[in-house]
Amino acid sequence: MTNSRRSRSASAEDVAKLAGVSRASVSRVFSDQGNVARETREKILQAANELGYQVNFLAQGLNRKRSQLIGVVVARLSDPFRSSLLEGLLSEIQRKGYQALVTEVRDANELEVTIRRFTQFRVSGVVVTSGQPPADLVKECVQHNIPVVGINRHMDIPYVDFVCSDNKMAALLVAEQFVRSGCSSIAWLNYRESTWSGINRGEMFRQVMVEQGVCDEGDLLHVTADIDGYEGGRLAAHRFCAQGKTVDGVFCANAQLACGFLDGMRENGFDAPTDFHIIGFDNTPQTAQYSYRLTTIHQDVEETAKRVLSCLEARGQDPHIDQCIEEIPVKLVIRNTSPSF
Amino acid sequence: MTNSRRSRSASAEDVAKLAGVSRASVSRVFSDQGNVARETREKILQAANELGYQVNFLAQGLNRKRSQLIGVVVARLSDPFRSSLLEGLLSEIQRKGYQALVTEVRDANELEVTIRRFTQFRVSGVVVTSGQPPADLVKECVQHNIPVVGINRHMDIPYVDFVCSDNKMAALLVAEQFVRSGCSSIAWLNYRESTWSGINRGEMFRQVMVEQGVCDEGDLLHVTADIDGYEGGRLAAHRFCAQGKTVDGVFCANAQLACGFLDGMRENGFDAPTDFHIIGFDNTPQTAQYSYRLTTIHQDVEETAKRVLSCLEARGQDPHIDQCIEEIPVKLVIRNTSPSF
DNA sequence: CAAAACGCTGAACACGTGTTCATTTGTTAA
DNA sequence: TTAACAAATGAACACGTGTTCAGCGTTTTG
Repeated sequence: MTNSRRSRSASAEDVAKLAGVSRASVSRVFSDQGNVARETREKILQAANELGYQVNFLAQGLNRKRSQLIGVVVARLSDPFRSSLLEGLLSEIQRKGYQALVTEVRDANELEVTIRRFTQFRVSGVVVTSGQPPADLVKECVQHNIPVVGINRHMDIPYVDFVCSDNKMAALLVAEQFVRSGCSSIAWLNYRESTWSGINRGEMFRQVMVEQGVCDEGDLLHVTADIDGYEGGRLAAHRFCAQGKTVDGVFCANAQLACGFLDGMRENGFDAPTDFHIIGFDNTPQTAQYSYRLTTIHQDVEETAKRVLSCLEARGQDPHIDQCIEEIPVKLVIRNTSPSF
Repeated sequence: MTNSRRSRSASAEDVAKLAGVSRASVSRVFSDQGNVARETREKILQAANELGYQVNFLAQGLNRKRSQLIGVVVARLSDPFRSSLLEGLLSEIQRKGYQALVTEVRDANELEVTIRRFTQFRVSGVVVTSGQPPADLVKECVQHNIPVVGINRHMDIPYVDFVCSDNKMAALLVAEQFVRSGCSSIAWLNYRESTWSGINRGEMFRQVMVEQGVCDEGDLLHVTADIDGYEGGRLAAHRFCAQGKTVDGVFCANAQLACGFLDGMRENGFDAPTDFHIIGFDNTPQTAQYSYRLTTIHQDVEETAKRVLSCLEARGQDPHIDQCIEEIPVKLVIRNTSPSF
């Protein structure tokens, strides 16, 4: 098949020579632009096939001043929700014909150099799944016409779009569920140094509880975990029990905390749903398992990813449209820890 | 700071003009190659800083015929071990100054077009964490001097390196642990259509059990799950109990299966370690949690990632060195389901 | 002191594409 | 038959780098 012994890969020049046409026509065929006669197209395609020709994306990007790459900033993939979000983004990015440039970032400082690297690759867009995009850097992106989208966070940065699960809707669903099942003493569990979305979820929940008349102002019990994740939730439960407190219903900022809190309570002799109800955020696989059967708020990762990409493409088209803030509806998945009736 | 009103980003040409030198010297400074006088270097750096100059990686890659990208093929990130492996790879890739081009792949067909895309970006290397690299495509990579490394798999493809956890060592550790705790009736649990590494782990285990005289040839009980993951393990346990079988010790091909099997046995009234012992593969966060406290084989993700990159760089240097196959030592993490004594 | 060596610099080329512009060819309308 | 027009094509330029080569001034060497 490939009978060129050179290890160097074939260029459009080579294809043109073999097909007996000009390089411009080859380019026209592969970039699907401009007119080219049926006959010529076929000759070119056959020559390309014979030589195993593939467009050089670096040269293409250099010329177009834009690569078909999309930069994705992630953090803490050990959190199952994070990794499922990344999975959804990857899937949608590939479906749209882009390639994902993924970087893991630990502190805000790293985020800055990361985004800068993205610009050096002339990415078509940047997706920030965690952390706050530094305002001045974003301005730089806007200047280079690079769209930036943040996930699960709202901020007032001009020309930067945000896609976020509907935390107010989640709060409503949970409040209704608690009321329906007769819970009266209700707590909110969150990590001390929570993310923006964690804090927002708590704020929305407090607000709804007051609106629904379940709690008085400032009456919602806050339980704070000193470390994040499963162990944080577990230790919080232990301290909670040691202080002799009790609750009817607990709403948790994420699934890890919820699982940990439930296990912590179990270690102290309390179980759900017999002794109390508990609802978590992020419908991770673990929450569905036999040991937990946790009632949770489900975030629609696929829809989120879709909206993210449509935002990117819209702003790639016209960089100066108004800031777009999308709220993605959530679902309440009812399992054992806060059952149907 | 940036007083150029053009949205176009500054090029080396602009820097050279501002610093009053030639563009070649600018290139020399930023590629850290060749000699350049201290004084000139400082002038250039200051001008670059003033213009916010950043090297264009597309142009750089085009010229060097190699980008500082590394293609990573992943699959099923919902498996916590997979995502932790990706996390380790990302971390090491960035530490070495590369950028990760991540693609999720579902079937072998996708893998082919994916790797082809990687070559179009002139990546410095390809890491395949899942699936079997198609031989002819790999040949193409070799021809273009693109190193390919596979993880948790061995194959006899010339010029392709493999990094794999030491499954024989894992089998030995588990066998010893079972013997030490007096287990005599032992089973191996795996998914029916398991991955290469799953199959290899089972084969090594069987081999070691015979060598150690624990089982006779063909005597090791195989339990197969019809679906993968947690639910597969759980259903396998139900069927196992329904058939009235019993065991002392169970070794599982991965953590998800192990958790599922344990929960399935519990639903049938059997628990570990009182009624039987169980050991899993992949020391995922979940296995450490209160509800499981699973004894597992721990794979050293960081070390794996390090070896992967050193393989890539070695073969990038000289494409024709012998195939390198690395076995990464594993550890036995002892918890409740197969306790110390 | 002449010659050789060395450090530094700029001009010019190559990398592989997309795109513009002028030119040629083939078709339709007047 | 001619003019007008649309479709197809190739030459040439631009994108932003790395690198080679020759030239220059300065220092070392014999």
